[in-house]
Amino acid sequence: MRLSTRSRYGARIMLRLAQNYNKGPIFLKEIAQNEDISEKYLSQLVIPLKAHGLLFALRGAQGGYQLSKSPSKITVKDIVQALEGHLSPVECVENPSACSKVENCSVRDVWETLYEKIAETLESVSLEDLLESKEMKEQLTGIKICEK
Amino acid sequence: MRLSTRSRYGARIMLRLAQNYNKGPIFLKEIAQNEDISEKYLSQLVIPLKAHGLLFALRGAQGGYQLSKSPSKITVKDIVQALEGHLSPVECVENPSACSKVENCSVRDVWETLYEKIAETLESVSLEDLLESKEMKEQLTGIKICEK
DNA sequence: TTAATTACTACTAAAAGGGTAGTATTAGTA
DNA sequence: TACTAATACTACCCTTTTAGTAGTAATTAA
Repeated sequence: MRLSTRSRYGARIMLRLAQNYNKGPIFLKEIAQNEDISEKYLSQLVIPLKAHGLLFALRGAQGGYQLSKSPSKITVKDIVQALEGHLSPVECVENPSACSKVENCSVRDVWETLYEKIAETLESVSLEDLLESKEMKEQLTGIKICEK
Repeated sequence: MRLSTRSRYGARIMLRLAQNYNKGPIFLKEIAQNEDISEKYLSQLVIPLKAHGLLFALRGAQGGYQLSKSPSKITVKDIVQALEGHLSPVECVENPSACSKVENCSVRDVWETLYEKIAETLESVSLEDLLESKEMKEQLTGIKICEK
């Protein structure tokens, strides 16, 4: 039940783009340096995010990436779904024909509930929320420094 | 974010044992045949379940496995935790020292909430609950047959 | 025209997933 | 005491996934 680095890195890419929403594109190189992740690897993660309409690219020199909608309209669920390919803990939840015992499988009911909770939880957090919480944390750190 | 077959099969083993609670041990062979899973594979899953005190074995001829506590006291969380080794979607949630950025990482907060929801959901379902739901389903199927 | 950027394709090493196989140990029973 | 049916333990193995690396092509601002 571990998320891959794809979702984790993806969330960090998106949060960085959210910080720059309406302020022009950002180079992947910059994000890679800031977040200390390989630029080549990030360039692969960006593809499904683009395919899902979460961001768009400007090619060529002075290009970069930008969110394609407001941070308030993009949730962590969108990001994870784009990068993991699915959200459900077992296949038969999203695709009942994957198992012939689906009809009277009580265990499956648990997995289905779990899926709903996961989806609900991730959908309840938008990039805007993350941004606010990030700014709060940074402010707190700032105060600490001043107190010294 | 997929559960491995270990948890899924494990839940089915445990549910079968719950059905026979206080009625003596069951052979793994029987469970394997009933659930259509390799007996050799199941024999590996049983080890962590035993290590976590969820069941115990009787060795030798006429041996088998039994739950070591009442079905009402064993939850799906216990089973998944025993078989997956962990419940958290990212390592830094259970083990903060895994990442140096833990302090002011807003993304991590989402993973932490997710972890709590997953734990809460799986803990809310006991083997007894599963048993009841299974019996309900079987009764419904029975009625359908009678109606024909 | 050049330099900086994204886009695309191929490859790879390591780990995890999902088992199989064989032997050792234990214990009920004839 | 054998025999047999069960669990216990150890080792191995194939396939898929993960987490990248590498190189080249296409695009475009300056």
